[in-house]
Amino acid sequence: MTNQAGAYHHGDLRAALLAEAAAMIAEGGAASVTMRAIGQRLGVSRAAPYRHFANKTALLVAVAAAGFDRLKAHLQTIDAGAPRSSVEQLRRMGEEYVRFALENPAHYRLMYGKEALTRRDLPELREAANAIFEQLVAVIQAHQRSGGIKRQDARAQAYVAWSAVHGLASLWIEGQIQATDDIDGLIRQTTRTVLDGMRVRRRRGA
Amino acid sequence: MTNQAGAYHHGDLRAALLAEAAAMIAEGGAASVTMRAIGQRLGVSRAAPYRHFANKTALLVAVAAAGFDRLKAHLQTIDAGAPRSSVEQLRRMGEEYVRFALENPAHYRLMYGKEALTRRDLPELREAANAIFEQLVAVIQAHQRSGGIKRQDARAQAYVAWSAVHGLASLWIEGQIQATDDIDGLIRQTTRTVLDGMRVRRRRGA
DNA sequence: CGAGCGTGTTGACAATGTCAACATACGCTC
DNA sequence: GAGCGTATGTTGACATTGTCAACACGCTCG
Repeated sequence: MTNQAGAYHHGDLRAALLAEAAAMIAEGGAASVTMRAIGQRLGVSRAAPYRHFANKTALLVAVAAAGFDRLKAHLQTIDAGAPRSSVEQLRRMGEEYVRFALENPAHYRLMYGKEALTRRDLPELREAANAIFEQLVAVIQAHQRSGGIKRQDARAQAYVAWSAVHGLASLWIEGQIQATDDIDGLIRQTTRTVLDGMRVRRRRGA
Repeated sequence: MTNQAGAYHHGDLRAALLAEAAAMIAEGGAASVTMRAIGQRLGVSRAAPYRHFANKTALLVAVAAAGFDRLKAHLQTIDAGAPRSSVEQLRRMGEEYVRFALENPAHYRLMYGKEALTRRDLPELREAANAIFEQLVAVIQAHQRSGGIKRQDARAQAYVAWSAVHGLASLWIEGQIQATDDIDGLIRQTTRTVLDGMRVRRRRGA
């Protein structure tokens, strides 16, 4: 029942499948992942993966869920290492969110593209995404208390912020944003604009 | 060479294919579109579509492009029928954008999900999307002149706005937004927040 | 040592995209 | 109106792929 070092051929096939699938996705997109190919690359037969995942969708869902976990961890490092008082923290989180997506385009696409994963509900995925969302909600609530952000429904505000960064990431990944444009500047402007819209106005409340 | 009324079996198969594919997408998602099924539904053989589209991807791209055209037309009606002076026009455009997406979820997903369409460049699609984008840029520029919106790079601002509405639509379509939430309110809040962030501040410029 | 289960393997099948060879019909020229 | 050529369809065939069933192997437990 090894699981440690000498995984592979015999050993921890399940983990190897996840890793290999992720690698293939990074290389050639989710479409390039075929049960046969993944088996071949790992030196097992085409049906071997079925001992660990009910079907291809299940495998991809697991890979996507792992992506959400990575993203969550990535964001948590920001959450920890920033001045809790300033809204700048929130901005940085948004920035890092987009950066993660741009660095793992195919994986990010898989995480959100239920189309490739049957249009079923996929509670596993929703839950993984939700964990990140709740984290965002918490940060927003903190800034509401400290007075940097309007005191409205924090969940709604979180959806707005999430929409902005997710939308930017998606548009970029799908090639809708001209490559010549300055993506870093665009990321900053996006996070800033949304935060400005969420900020408490000093004079004239709306 | 008919093209008018008595289209079908013989007649305007190309148009029939586009319509049928769109219908199938609306019913069962893009995944449910198969060359054989579409042929069957139209009473032609499986290979018939290949006389009009090089391959399945080409067909889907054409359907997606048609979707962009519909969306553009939809937005133009708003563009025309609103008070040009108020930023409210811009907000309404954003709202209608999201609404279109929510009303045509599978189609919208196809329009932006290049994954389903090979990860090739798809210039046809980019162009179609671009037409809408340029329209948005123009409206933003108009409001910059009238003083409602910060005078910055209008394209960048357009990307920010587009990101927000596209992100919201995507998250909703992919089921990431709890169905219990008030989507209409969320749409309003999203468009408002972003516009607030783009607006000229009366006192204290940032 | 033998039973049993976890893990892999091979064979087979159905669905699908796509091509090649073949059929047909409609428009245009004479 | 006859003949021909191109546009449009049809059928047969094949490769790829997901997936299942039947079978094989090997390690653990008694």
